[in-house]
Amino acid sequence: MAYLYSMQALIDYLNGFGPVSEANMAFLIKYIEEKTLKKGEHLINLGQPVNSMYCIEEGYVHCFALNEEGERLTRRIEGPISCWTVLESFYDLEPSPVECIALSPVKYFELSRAGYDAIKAENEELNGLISRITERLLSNKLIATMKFSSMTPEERYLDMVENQPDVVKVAPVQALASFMGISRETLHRIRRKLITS
Amino acid sequence: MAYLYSMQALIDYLNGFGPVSEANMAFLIKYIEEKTLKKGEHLINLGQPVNSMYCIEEGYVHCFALNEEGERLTRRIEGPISCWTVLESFYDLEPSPVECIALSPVKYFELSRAGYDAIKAENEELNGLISRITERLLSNKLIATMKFSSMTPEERYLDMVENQPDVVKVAPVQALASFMGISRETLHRIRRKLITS
DNA sequence: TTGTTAGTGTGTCATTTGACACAGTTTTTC
DNA sequence: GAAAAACTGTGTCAAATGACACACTAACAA
Repeated sequence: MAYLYSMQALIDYLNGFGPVSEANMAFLIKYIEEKTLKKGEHLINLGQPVNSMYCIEEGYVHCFALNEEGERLTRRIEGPISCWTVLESFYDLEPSPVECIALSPVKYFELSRAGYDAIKAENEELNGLISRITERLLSNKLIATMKFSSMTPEERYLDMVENQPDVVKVAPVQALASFMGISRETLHRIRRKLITS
Repeated sequence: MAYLYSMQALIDYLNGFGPVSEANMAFLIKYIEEKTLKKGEHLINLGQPVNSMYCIEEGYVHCFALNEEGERLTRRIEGPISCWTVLESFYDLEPSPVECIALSPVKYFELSRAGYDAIKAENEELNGLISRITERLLSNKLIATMKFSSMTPEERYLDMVENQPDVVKVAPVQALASFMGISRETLHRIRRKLITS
């Protein structure tokens, strides 16, 4: 079966989680929509429930909460290609504590909760696939987060340069610093030190 | 069906994740062993693969990695009653990067990987239960970890006093400080400040 | 274009934190 | 029960960090 080139990238990504029959993959794909955002547009609005999972195909989005002073606390900066959602909202049907804005023109895939449930209910193979994907993504994120939290700011920066060089390049300094849990001045000091040394 | 009083606590805990027939619960229970540790004994040894999930029934265990200087970096302090394992090792069949020692006499439940797989394979209801438990525990831990990492040391301490008062009481100061990502001196300063103010 | 806004680079200074030192206490071991 | 080991409380000091200030640049809208 032939798909859009872009859809093929998603299929390859999903196949990486284990074998799926062509028929099942075709069933799954039916529930996935391809959408776009212009720079600055919202993917997720603060206070609204998040009823979808997302997979960025092109471009980057910035997810952040706001503290009492209205400053942006970066939760994630997402680019190609990984599935994610706002856990607290998706699992508990709660209003989203974060908003999410396109940092650049974005193409993305969206799977609604209805689609997610339909795929899980369709048959054993698809249910297993969804479970494996969910568990794998959650555990990877958890392992990465715990590792991250045990590192110094400089180690965190070097880790990001190593593992997410594109994010380091495209993200605004303020957003990147907030994501790393430090002030933008400290991020600047780290960069200065690494350049001169 | 009647179980040991202690086993009943586990059953109640598992039932909290959704409805399970008595027959299925009985099937599940068959794979769970109840074991004990004396204070100071290892539950998990460094470098050995972790092939079980655990659920502490009584007492506390201390899980930690060692840094280059041989200092203990606390990963978790577990008490009653929640399921957990060493993710990196259990999912990827890798040697455990952490060891785990009883802080006090411990009673715990153990589910081997073979049992875990057998339960998932038995039928739809049990497979769904295991998936729900896994996803719920992973996402809760992830949400807690991300929340934790965005807090100041003092906020982290107050959060622990609020949500895990027993852990704050029983854990050695060094282990607790390491878990919070600060030095034991800083933890001491926080406590002193909170007492006097 | 021009003005406005948001974002960035960089210096100073106060605060927080970690590293170290050492005495006192508790726990373990023989 | 005595010695050893591990842990805890607390002080000093240096290093790291955040807060603030301000000039400079880039992005955007009228």
